[in-house]
Amino acid sequence: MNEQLNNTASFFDNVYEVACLIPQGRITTYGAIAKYLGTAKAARMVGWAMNKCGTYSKYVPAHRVVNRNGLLTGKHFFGGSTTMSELLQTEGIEIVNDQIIHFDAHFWDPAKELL
DNA sequence: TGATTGACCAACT
DNA sequence: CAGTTGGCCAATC
Repeated sequence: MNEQLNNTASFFDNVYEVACLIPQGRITTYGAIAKYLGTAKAARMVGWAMNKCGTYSKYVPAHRVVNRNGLLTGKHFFGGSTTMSELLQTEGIEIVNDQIIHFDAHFWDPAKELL
């Protein structure tokens, strides 16, 4: 039950925590995380945090975070290969052309699931 | 230290 | 209907 995250943590840290809470086989969007944090307009910062996820002390399943269209916009940052897509497919998510199939079915909203 | 960019989203024209 | 701009916070040049 994560009602609230550490106040000491900034948007950046909160993004990491929420991203780590994403269950395997599920996906979420930058806007969903940002919205859960209280600022849907800060979706850009979510992606920024994912970029620096390697600097975080924990493992951040950035491959489970995609844009609101279900398109793997960040797969290019995974090494320019289909690493991101394969990771998601390994978790049971179908992906074609970097586009998540049944995106709506695999969508995981922290604001609803965590609540 | 100031200005720019960055895996986005939503509203406005 | 489609294109453009605004907005958010932090990191990099």
